[in-house]
Amino acid sequence: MAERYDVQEVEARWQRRWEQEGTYQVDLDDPRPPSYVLCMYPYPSGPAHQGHVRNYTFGDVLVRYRTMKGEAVLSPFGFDSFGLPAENAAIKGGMPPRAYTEARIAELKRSVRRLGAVYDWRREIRSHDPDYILWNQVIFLELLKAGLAYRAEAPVNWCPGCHTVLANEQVLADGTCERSGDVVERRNLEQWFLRITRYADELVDALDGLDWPERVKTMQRNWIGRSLGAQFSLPVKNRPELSIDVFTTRPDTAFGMTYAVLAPEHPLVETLTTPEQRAEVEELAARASEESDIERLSSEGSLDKRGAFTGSYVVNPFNGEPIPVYVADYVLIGYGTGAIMAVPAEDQRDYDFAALYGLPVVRTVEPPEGFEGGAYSGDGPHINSRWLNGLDNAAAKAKAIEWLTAQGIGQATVNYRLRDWLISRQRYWGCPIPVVYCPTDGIQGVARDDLPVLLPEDVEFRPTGQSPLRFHEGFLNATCPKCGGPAKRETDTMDTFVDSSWYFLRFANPHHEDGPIDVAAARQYLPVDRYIGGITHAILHLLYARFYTRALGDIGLSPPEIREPFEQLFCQGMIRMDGKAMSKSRGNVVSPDTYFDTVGADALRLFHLFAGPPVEDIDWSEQSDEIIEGCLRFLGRVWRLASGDIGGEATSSDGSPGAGELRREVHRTIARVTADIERYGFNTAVAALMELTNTVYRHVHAGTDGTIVSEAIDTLLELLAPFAPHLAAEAYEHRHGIHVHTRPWPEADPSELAVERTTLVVQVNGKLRDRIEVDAGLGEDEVIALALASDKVQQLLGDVAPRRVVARPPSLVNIVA
RNA sequence: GCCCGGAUGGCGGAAUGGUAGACGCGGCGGCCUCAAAAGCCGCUGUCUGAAAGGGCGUGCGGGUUCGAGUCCCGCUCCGGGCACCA
Repeated sequence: MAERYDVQEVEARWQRRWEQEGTYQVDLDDPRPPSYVLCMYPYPSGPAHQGHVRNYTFGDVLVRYRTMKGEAVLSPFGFDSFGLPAENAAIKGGMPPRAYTEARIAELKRSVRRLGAVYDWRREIRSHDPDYILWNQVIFLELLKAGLAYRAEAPVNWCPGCHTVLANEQVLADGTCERSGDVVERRNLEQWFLRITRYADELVDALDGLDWPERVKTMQRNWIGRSLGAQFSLPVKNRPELSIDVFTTRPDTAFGMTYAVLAPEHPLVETLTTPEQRAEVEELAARASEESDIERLSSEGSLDKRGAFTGSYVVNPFNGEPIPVYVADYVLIGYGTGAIMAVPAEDQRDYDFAALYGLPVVRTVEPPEGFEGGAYSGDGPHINSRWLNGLDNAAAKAKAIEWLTAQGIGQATVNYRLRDWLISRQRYWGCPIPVVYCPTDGIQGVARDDLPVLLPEDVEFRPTGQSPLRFHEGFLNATCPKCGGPAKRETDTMDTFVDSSWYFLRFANPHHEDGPIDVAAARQYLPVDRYIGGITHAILHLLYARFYTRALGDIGLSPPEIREPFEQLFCQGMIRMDGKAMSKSRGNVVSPDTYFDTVGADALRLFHLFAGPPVEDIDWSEQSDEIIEGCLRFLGRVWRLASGDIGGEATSSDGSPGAGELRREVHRTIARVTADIERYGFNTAVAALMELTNTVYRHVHAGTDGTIVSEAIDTLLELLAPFAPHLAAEAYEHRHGIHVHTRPWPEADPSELAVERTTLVVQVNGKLRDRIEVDAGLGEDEVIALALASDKVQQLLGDVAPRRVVARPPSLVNIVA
């Protein structure tokens, strides 16, 4: 059997077998306990890159491990196949989007198969398939019925590069498009929104219970940005019919309010600006509207010329004092009420503004002794605040809100940074929004029988960037489902994040015909036990999916008790090269296919598993190829062991001294590898397997009992099966004619884990001075006696009696002299 | 500015408060071979020493402890997130 290992032949053969034998197919009547391991479904951009390989290798280890553990592991795969690149390719004169996308899917699928990652391909989902479009549209119409989808005019983000509007989540902090890098413009447009804000509280509260990386949870918390405060009105002086509503998180500081500020876009600006101030205010408003978000949001630069007095005054209801009303661009129309009470003493922005415009500063919270600087936003006793004096921040806040409520001028209010999710995209290659506009009946959802609304294929892509749907007569002209008269079809398509917000629910039964989600199947497999993907989706996809899961449950399309889609989330580190992310545009990709053709999938998998902790980023360097060679060398060592190529002269029999030691090492490795897999410690799991391999080699050379060696090799192959599945399967089949991936996961025998002999470390004053091989069962007195008797200790101590001896039997004694 | 994460040999990295550097890469040496490759075996933190041994050593400075890479306080540097959100 000591034959050469033909990587290409063996890997291809096992990949076929796993699929043909349905090793990783699960069904609804599967008697094994269900579990669900999922990697984020990819946008198909061609053959897999190293990031995919890393992702799918991690997922595959878990799928194979849990299968050997006896679970029915749902392991589906799909493609997030709508999206801009396909359409851009068409505009550049390439293939039509469908053909282009399907060609990319075929390429990606091929490399995923060559990686040896196993999926139940019967469940494949592609978001551009008519079936998926149908259910996407059904869901949309149900959301519309439930009031969770609506159309409204709002200031939106327009990306000139992508020729479409974007969700807030798709605009980076510097005001550029996350996809194209263009500076995003603000436009007032009528668009479709999903009411994610209705779930804001639940989305933020439920984060606490999730087994997710803390930083992802923090990012979501920040994004939702819940703040608790109060809203109340400031009556305009001498104009009893007018008042300004303001939102504040610090109603306790209201006695220090020395002016009020309106956002330049605030509707009352026009009314409140006096003729003398008009020119100045209008100039400011004009400049603010022209400025990009980058400039507008920048905290850099002076506040000079960024504010203007309206000429009007409002009355501070707390003390009856009149205060001036300003307009300033640092107040945003989209947050709170678009107007604020300004308290310079306790808010740094207000302080800076006040300093510039010569406005008074009245402290209402006593700063601590020696406090220097402008605004003090910390806690402290209230001053200059009449009936709030002496109270701390929290008590004063509660009392202020109570007073506002009693006066009937305000109440406690919660504000969120989170906005509703804008899903309209002015692009072709996406799921059509299934509504028509009727001159008599207005917005009408397309009738169920007319779904799905599919994309016409006889379209012309224009370099203007305008969606071809807008010029396609056959698509545009529809009939109103209510009156039967002519109507115009919606030409916008959905954000592709809509597609990815529920695919994991569909996977439970992707062929279900009575609705988007098979409720019973979803109950069986969801939530996803292990969700694996990149940190890049920390907000976008992962927040939308949490929202959708809840919304679908609440409108009766999915099990309402499933609130969270992903019980545990694991975010793998990125692969970098020269400090930058590997990407096609940077031209620094190292194609996995090259490795499949040479060293094989197992060696590349091992590299990704072994190179470092899965959460950390890894650098692809010159050393990477050498490490891959090392992984290949390790696989060769295992293969030669398993095929009986080395040693072989099993000299001693059962009683050989090495046998017990080897067996203990095997069980120790079982325990280590199992624990490491559970905590995503794949790098140390592989290291443990390498150690065991080295140990077995030593025992073979030492002539340890062949039966024990053989057992050790079998266990080694079983433990290796999730990591290097092809080689493990091939070797195991050669030895036993059994498919290793159908074997139960080995269990560590606790009695084998108990060691008999151990090394007693002897320290003097905390420094290592001697090591003594001892019986592991020794007690405190015995190890101390041994330690004190040590020659080295005797020499060091001389005549001095130890002042203290600390013993941790059986492994350590520290003598304090 | 605020909030996280990190810093360990030539390199990637291991280490429930208890032998720092597992495992691997690279390097050095040996065996095998006509030779090479492959393979197998061994050495490899640093200084000192012929050796035995000893000194030093986990970004920097303090502290807690019998004992600190690990815990606490104060810094430096790197990476990431948030940042006019009232």
